[in-house]
Amino acid sequence: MKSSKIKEIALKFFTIHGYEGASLSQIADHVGMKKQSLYAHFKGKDDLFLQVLQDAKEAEMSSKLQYLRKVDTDNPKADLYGYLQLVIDLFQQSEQLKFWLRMSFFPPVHLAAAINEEVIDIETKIQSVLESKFQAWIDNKAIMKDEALIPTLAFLGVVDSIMLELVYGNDEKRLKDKLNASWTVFWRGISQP
Amino acid sequence: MKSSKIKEIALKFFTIHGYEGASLSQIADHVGMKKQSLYAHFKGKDDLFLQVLQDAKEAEMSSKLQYLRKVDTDNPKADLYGYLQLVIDLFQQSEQLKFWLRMSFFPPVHLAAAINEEVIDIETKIQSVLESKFQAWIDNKAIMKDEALIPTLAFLGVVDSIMLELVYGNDEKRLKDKLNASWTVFWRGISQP
DNA sequence: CCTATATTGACGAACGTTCGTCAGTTATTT
DNA sequence: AAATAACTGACGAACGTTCGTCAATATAGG
Repeated sequence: MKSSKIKEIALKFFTIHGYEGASLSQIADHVGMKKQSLYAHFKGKDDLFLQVLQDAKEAEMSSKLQYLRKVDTDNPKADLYGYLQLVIDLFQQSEQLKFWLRMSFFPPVHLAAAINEEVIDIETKIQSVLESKFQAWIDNKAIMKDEALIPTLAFLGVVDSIMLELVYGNDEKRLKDKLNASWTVFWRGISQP
Repeated sequence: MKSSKIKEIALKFFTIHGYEGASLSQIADHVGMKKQSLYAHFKGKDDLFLQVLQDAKEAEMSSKLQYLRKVDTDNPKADLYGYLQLVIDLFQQSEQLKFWLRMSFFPPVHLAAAINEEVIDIETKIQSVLESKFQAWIDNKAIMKDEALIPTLAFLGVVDSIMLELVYGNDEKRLKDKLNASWTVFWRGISQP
């Protein structure tokens, strides 16, 4: 399918240059066609962008939810660390997560409302699943007794900080160090003494 | 000084729309002049941008270093939490930190090298000062014994996650919750048991 | 099976608009 | 009078978008 190829290239350009900085002629060039031909597949720049956004959202959400579905109530340490690894893998094997991160925090103004809706949607879903997992671990005495919201939000904070490090990107060692540091302190902070 | 006014407006537009999305005519409009008149104060768009960047860098660095200079070896809990509060205050009382964050992670490509140099500079300076503080707290047995790099990077991770929450912006309660959660777990993870 | 008819995808050309920039001129200030 | 800062006017280049057209493919009826 040709429109998949277009979206793939467009994803790269939107990620690197932002919405305003990505031009249809550049995208078309890399696809191997003229910018006018893009209009046979998409109504316009906004339409292309929003479809790329939808794809990225669905990819991220399904990956994360699929992982969380396999998480049981016994191994919080391995499962949480595995989630961080999943995020790192997703980031490095596709541009979709970086695109998603950029657009959720620095959206093009005229599409901010539509984007925000999707961000809220994915965020509440992930948080709610995660919070119930933490509650189960707490009930199971696998981690320290606490309000489930506390470790949930703290963990999401760790995820965010790791993603920022991934965006920054050009220092593999620093990523390992930061992951190790954040994870060590986080786990100490929620595990049974 | 009129060029300060221009930079102030430009900061807002660069922050909201990014480098490519911010136009000189819009900036000039809000200043109250024609875009061509901007050239009496700046060589061009790049020059304006880089001066705004310099100002933002110096403001952030001096604020943070000034705060850290007053930190002694006795009260890690209050001083670290105060640092997080400082970041929040900086974010809310000026756009410079948000601008800085956007440009360090999603720079305009043709200025990425120059921006990255500044980012590296400020980051290594802050980290080095912070690490020596953590070392002093460890020596002083004010926090758990550990390699100083671990709590340092973990703390910088907390700072990053709080800043992301600030960028996201439109939920004061969520900010308080996330700050509380991240801080609680972080402090548990580095304090003496 | 063959022909007529839609449908699709890509194209060159052009649209109006905006972009950043430069040159020359007027106005303001010291 | 000299200098600084704002103005007007114009520039080529690029932007997203629309148009009419042409080739290739898929669909239809006799």
